[in-house]
Formats: sequence, C-alpha cells, structure tokens
Amino acid sequence: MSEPKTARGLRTRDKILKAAASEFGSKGYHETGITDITKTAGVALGTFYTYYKSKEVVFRALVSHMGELTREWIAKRIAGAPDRLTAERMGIAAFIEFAREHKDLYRIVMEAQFVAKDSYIEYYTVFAESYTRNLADAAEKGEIRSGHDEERAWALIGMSVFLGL
Amino acid sequence: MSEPKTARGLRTRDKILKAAASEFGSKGYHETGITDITKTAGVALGTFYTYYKSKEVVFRALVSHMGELTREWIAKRIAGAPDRLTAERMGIAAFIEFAREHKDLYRIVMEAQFVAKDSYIEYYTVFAESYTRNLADAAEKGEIRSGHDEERAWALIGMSVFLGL
DNA sequence: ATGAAACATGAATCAACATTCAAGTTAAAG
DNA sequence: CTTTAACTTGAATGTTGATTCATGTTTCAT
Repeated sequence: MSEPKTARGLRTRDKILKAAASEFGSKGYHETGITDITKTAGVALGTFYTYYKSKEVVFRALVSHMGELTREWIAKRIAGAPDRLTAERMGIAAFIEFAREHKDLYRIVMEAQFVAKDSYIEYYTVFAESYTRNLADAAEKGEIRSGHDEERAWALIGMSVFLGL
Repeated sequence: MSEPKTARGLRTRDKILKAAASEFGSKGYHETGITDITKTAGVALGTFYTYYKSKEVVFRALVSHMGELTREWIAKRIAGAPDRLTAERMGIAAFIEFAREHKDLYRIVMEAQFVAKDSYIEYYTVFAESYTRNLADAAEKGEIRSGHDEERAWALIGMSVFLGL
C-alpha cells in the first residue's frame, strides 16, 4: 500500500488515522468497527481500504506513532537536566503527564499487548534500552550506584506505567 | 446459575473452568471460541451454557479466581518475614515466581483490563490496599521512612508486574 | 481543456462465532 | 426398581462485522 499521490489523498488518510486513534482509544480494538472509524472520519466505508490493508494495520501504525510521540514528549521535558537523578524524576513526571493528556491514545499501547504483541514489545523495549544506557552512564559517572541496569530500567518503567494507570 | 447438584456436574464445571483458563491463557479472550473450550474440556458445546451464562462470565470467574490464587501464593511465601523490608523483597520474588509459573493464567489478568475492566481494577486494588496498609504499619514502627504510601504501593506493584512481564 | 490515474462510494459478500433449544441420557433418592 | 431432576448433546439460529468490488467522481499533468 503506497503513499497517497495527491493532497486530497493525504488529507483523507490523515482523517482516517486520527479517527482510528480516537475510536480505538475510547472503545478499544474489538469494540471498534471500521464503520465507526469511517463515520468519525467522514468518509465512506470503502475508503478505509484505499489507505490501510486491514483493521490490524491501522492499529499497528498507531502504536508505533505513539512510540514516537511518547519519546519526543519525554525528551523535550528532560532536556537540560543536570544529572541522572533529576532527569529520572522529570522523566517519570513527563511520562505520567503524557499518559494523562493522551489517556485514550495510551490505551492503544496497552491493548497492543493483545492485538499486536510485537508492536507492544517494541514500544517498551526501545524505552528499556535507552533507559538502561542512561543508567549505565550515570553509574559510570558515579551519580548512582552501579547495579543491574536492565532490571532497574524495567522496574522504573513499570513504576511509571502503574502510577500513570 | 446455581451450583451443580451432583458429583458429575461438579466435575464437568471444573473441567470447563480449567479448559477456559488454558485456552484464554494461551490464545487470549477474542481468539478463543466456546468450541475451543468445550473441545479441550471434552464436553459438548451446549454443556458450556449449563454452567456459565456467557463467555464473559467464565472470564470474570477466572480473574477473581486468579486474585485468590495470587494472594494465597504470596501470603504463603512471606509468612514469618521478620520485617517489612524483608517481606517486600520476598513478596516481589514471590509475585514474579507466580507470574512465571502461571504464565498463561497471568495473561488473563492483563487482558481483563480490556474485557472486564472492573475485575481488573479490583484485582489490583485489593493488592494496593493491603500493600498500603503494610507500608503504613512499617512506617509506624519506624522500619521505613513515612511517605505517600498509596503511591508507593502502586509503584511497587508496577515494578513487580513489569519485572514479571 | 482533457484524459488517465487517483480517489471515493456503499451495497453485497462471506465467514465466524455466541447462544439457544429440543431431544436424549444418566444419577440417585425413595 | 422407578421416577424425576439433573445433566448432556450438537445441529440450527441469528447476528455481527471485516473485506471486496463495480461504479462513479475528482485531481492534475500535459
């Protein structure tokens, strides 16, 4: 399925993606019908299939889009933190803030665990890797004690997720 | 829907519940058909409805059953811990161990978030409440610093869940 | 201005279940 | 041994909803 070739096509695909985000986010994957999406987008049923091969494909597109959004959001808010501990505090706050402001979108990531497991795993793995690297660096610099950084990373992620929840 | 009145009925209901646990656990709620459950249980399709009013009802039964199992498991392993910090360490280890040994069953709890949200919330809320109480007690005794125990409880739960994941 | 490529439409298709039910079988109390 | 409540059976029902497709409309490069 290739990129839209005209401005109209681009606009339409965008409307569909936004509608899908909103519908999946509020009703969940299985409760959302393609008709719900196209109705919200203001296009005909068939149009959906001009841009996405299937229901699952839009869903996956949304999850990876969410990954980018989340990372951008956090990066923006922890930029310029003087040390890891401070960055950590700001990062957790930023994540929770993000979850709060994109409540319905965040639900999509959660549900990915059951609808598109690999997307879900990737979402968190990218986080865990960068987290682990940061912790290792901080330990190197003596800002934190050295330890099992990967486990620490997953523990911190879990904390944030549940506090957000 | 009342209790089975004969030994046979009891056995059959049990077979169905076990089969449901196994099927939901490995394939997930939406990928599992009632026929999958009854086939695994070795009974006819219609028999399912003698014991459960619907697919969702068995699912909910499983989630609350899981709650009991998890609590029992952890209680057993932290019994006799000398102080809260030790109990905490043992509790986390016990939870992860539980998740590992009941991998597929644990998936059911996760999926409850989307299939039976109230069951899901209850599962974790019961934990959080008892956790919060324990932390408050420990702070009272001076074993840990005093602080926001409810938030601490959720953070610890999140940690355990993601480490288990 | 025009024709081909892009795009939009929504009725029709098709398969997948959850649930029901009427008819048969088994348990166990008296 | 009867009898009846309890249980079992699986074919039939009915709905839902993803996907397709033939037909019509719009865009835009030439």
